[in-house]
Amino acid sequence: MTTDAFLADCRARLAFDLLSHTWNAVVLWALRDGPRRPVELRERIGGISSKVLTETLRRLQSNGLVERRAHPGSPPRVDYRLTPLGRTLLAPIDAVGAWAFEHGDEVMEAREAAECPSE
Amino acid sequence: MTTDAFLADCRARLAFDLLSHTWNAVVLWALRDGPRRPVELRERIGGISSKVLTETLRRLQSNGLVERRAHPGSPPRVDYRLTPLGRTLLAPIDAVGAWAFEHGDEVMEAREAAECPSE
DNA sequence: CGGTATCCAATAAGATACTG
DNA sequence: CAGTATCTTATTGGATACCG
Repeated sequence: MTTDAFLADCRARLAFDLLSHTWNAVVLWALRDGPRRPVELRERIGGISSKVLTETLRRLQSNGLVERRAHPGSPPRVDYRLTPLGRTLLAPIDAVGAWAFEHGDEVMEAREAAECPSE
Repeated sequence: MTTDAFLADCRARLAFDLLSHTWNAVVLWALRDGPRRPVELRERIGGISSKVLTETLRRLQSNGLVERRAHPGSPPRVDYRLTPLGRTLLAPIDAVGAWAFEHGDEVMEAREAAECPSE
């Protein structure tokens, strides 16, 4: 794949769209071990509101990455799980995560150096 | 790396921060073959304004991923190149790009199905 | 509990015009 | 050519309260 093809291909932009929403990758990752209920996801992720979690899940759903299952009864019980397609995205996410794990410190240093150039 | 560690680690969020800006990955990719001048980048990428390109480059610069070099003289001549750190990010970006190349169609289908559920 | 409805603040990014 | 300065629009995501 050449650079130009990469840049021109709408599908490439598409993938960046997916990762360019703050919570998408995090939620996908939180679902990697199996179905999870919203309350579990919120505990697991931390710092995400009910509204934003729902929005994120809807977005992932409408992109075919996540499946929603409602179990009848009261109180309501719902869970979300990765679709086969969603599961294929874990590897690229993992690659990014591994990079962050390995090089995060360097980025942090560069950031601090850039923010306080006079110190 | 466990899921919880991944989610809690600020460095992971950091990587997603990097990819969550629309143009970051695209510009990094456009620099993969070597130094490029802003005008070349704009041609190569397409659809990016001078202002947004500059902002993106500054952002990448302050994260230690890109280096700016100004050549003296008039008219002004500047080029940008990947730092060694920036170069290490190409592989994860490539993983995402490859995924998009392989599964983009499926996402597109899912999107269309979600947008027009009654058809 | 799961989800929605508002309201609000921050910001990304496009368009345009301008400086050196 | 490289970069900046405005201005405007759209979107994100946070807070809160509420419904079934």
